[in-house]
Amino acid sequence: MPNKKEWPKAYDASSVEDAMYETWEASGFFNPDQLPDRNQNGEPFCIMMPPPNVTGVLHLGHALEDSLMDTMIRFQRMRGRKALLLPGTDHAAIATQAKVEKILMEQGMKNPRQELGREKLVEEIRTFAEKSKATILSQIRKMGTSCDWSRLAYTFDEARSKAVNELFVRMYNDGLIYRGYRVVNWSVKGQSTSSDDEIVYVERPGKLYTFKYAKGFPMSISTTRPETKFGDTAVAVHSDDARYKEYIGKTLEADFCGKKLSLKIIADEAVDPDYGTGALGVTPAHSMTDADIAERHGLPIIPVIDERGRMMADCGAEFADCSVEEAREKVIAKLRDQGLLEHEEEVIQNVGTSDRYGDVIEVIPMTQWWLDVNKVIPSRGKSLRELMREAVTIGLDGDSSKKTAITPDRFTKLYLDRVDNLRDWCLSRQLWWGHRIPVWSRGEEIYVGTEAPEGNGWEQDPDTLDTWFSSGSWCFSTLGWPEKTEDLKTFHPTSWMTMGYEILYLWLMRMILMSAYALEDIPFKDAYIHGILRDENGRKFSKSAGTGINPIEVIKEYGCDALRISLLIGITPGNDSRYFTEKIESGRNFVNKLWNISRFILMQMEDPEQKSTGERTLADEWILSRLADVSASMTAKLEAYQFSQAGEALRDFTWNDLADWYLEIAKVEKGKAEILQEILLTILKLWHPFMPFVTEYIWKLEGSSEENLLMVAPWPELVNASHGESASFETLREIVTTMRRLRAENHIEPAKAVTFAIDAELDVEELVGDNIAWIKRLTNASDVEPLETISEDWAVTALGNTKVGLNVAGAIDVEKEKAKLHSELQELAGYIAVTEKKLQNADFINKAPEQVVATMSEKLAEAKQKEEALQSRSNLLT
RNA sequence: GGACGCCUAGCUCAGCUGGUUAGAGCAUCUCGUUUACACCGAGAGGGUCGGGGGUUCGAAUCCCUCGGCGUCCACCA
Repeated sequence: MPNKKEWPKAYDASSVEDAMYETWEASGFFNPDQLPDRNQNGEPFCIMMPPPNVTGVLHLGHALEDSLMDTMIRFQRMRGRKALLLPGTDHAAIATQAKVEKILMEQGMKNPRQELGREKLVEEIRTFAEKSKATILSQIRKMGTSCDWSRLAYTFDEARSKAVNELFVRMYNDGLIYRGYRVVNWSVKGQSTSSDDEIVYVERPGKLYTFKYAKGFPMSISTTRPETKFGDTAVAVHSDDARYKEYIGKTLEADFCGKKLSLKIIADEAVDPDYGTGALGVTPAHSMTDADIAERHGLPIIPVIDERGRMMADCGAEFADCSVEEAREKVIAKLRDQGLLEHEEEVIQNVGTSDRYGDVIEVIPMTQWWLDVNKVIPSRGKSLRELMREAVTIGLDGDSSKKTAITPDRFTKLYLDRVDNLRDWCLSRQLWWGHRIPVWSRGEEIYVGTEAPEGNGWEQDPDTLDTWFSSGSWCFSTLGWPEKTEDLKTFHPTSWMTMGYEILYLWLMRMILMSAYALEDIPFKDAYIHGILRDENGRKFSKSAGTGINPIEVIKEYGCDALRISLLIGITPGNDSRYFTEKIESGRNFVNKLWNISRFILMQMEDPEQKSTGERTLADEWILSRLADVSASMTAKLEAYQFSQAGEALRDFTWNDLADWYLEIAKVEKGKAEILQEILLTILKLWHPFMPFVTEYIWKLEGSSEENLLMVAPWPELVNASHGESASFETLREIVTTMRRLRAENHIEPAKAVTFAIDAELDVEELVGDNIAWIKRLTNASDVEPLETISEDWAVTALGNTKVGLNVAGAIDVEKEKAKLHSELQELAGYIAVTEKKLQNADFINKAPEQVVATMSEKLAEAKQKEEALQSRSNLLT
């Protein structure tokens, strides 16, 4: 333990943090089962860490999320909860495979899948993932995250794989999972399906062509994808459209660029009669909306584009094997030659692209595994969609204790809109990095089970599951499901979850779906949605643009606490925030301020003069009452997830009230060792969730509770025992500020001792009393006397009904003083006029609450007194 | 096309269910090395709360409308 006076003047985070984290970890308190009895007996509180993808390293967005989670879990731990923050990572199937394939191709490989084969490529990916995972886990430690490493999970580890298989099998047995031939989003480059949520729409110029399928065809159609028209099986029109009414129900034949089409004319409300020709060529195989129409009308699906993104043979020799772009040009040329092309128009179209592989998504029909969101679950009597709805509205099965609250609430509506528009979920991916689908086949036989079947000749489905299938089960697979574990009983549903709004659809919905299905419960009681952390220009941080920032670099320079506090202060739920170096600096400055406050207090405690007398001064009563208020408001704000407001309130107290006022007073009044210690210990506790390292370190140096770490110290529950002393103190504080202002305005150097005076009409003696010593010190006054006469020797101002004077001994600039008084008086007059008018308004008097009227009357009286004081001063100067 | 968010001091943002003369941090200006801290202290300036209407005794806050910025969804083919 260093001598307190030898503490460095500036806090050096880098020499503290790593060792401190080791101390915490060694204490076992990260593990709820090893917490002190107080917590063991407390109510469980559990947060599942959103598992970062093992595709790279953590960025500042993760740092924000970690700060939120850790602040919450430390707060709850100190409050005596049996607190668990469970860490983990996500194998991120498609993202990781795409990333590794990209790296391999950059290294010169043409087709990694072909060249390496399944086993070797998976091995490459695993190596990459493990390396990335190790980096991520060390970053999480650097952030000070107090998570239970003994429960570390990975979406692709054995236990989680078991849960995934179990879920699949149960859903299959319930008839929710089926194999079906339907249109999917297909990435040609990735050679895999993609979920609706992983498509990024990009605006790009395209052409809208209007033409007839063939000569003599009764109607024209418009499309940006003429090459797909080989697959048309119908023309849809609106039922009210007079132009086409006579054709509805008929089937027309057409020779489209050499291929015979049989087109049924159907009426569908989805068709907008005012768009284009009002007739829509329906291509069930290569358009999502057309597939929906086709399903409604029982139309056949005729694919014309294959998995390589090339035209199929039955489009004719001329087109077979062409890429879609080539085919498009050829079709248009042909239509033009035949005089069928009527119109070309430049349009901006929204094209879906794969967010992982980057290529344009083709819609093609394939046989895949699907999760039915509409089918009634036999044992539940309702569908997954209904359960997803209930979970955020009335609670599952109407049980309000099984309801997830989303903060801020507006995201509930977005969620529900999406639930209503949900399609069946395509589960299978033609990737190798991921959970293999637990289905085996042998000839015509099919076996679905958690383990491979007995016997020879069985072959497992080569496809893997969508990565969100495993992350959807995160909240319970991490607790040991499907085993009926103690953890599951204790911690599920989890208490709180945080995530960015960008994965609301991807993840939150699926977690709710999975928990509702597997456990008949919600995954968490509260979801706190945070915004995206952007760069200083409001742009997204981007790794490819090189604007990404590694939190470790920031921590190295400023310390983890500085990073945490600056990420948390200034944010509001669901809204984006910006990252500025200035914010981190001001965080660092505050950490240092706290360090020096502590250093000062500890020095004072060694000072014999500070030995407690047992008596309390006005300042003591004030600061203790403020401390109680602030600690209560911290509790309330953290309970309401108002991280920023909690931090700001405590910072105001620490810096303004404590450091700038009370500690300065303590230099004069003395006898404060006990109170100073109480305050220090309390603010260390209150700050700990936000700034765990520096607070724990000071706690240790302070040394009064050596047997316990601050991280498990009880959260302050203070009661404000003041009897209105605070108001008197606030008055004195304002008087001191006013005195300082007079000094500054009159350009009297701080070093020069002066005489101040306070309005004699007040009982100055009673007000000031014993406080005279610190008032003199804080204003550097040699004397404070009653203000008897306002002679020209005095610069005077008024504070409410109190006049405050500074003896400038004739050195007053009369003209300047008059000008200043004049402007002050003018401002006052305006206020008085407005307020008087309000108070004369009968409606106001009658309708406004008494309290409001009373306050306003008081304010008016004060303003009038102030006006009088200033006026008399002004008169004197004339 | 639909939905949502934002527009408050030079900058970044707080301001909950309407009620003191609208706040903070940073920046700016003036002064200051008083031994906890210059990663500091004292003081000051700075806003008709995007425009316009309305409701109300009272609106940054509620309603309508217009404008700008942003995001998500749907894709009219």
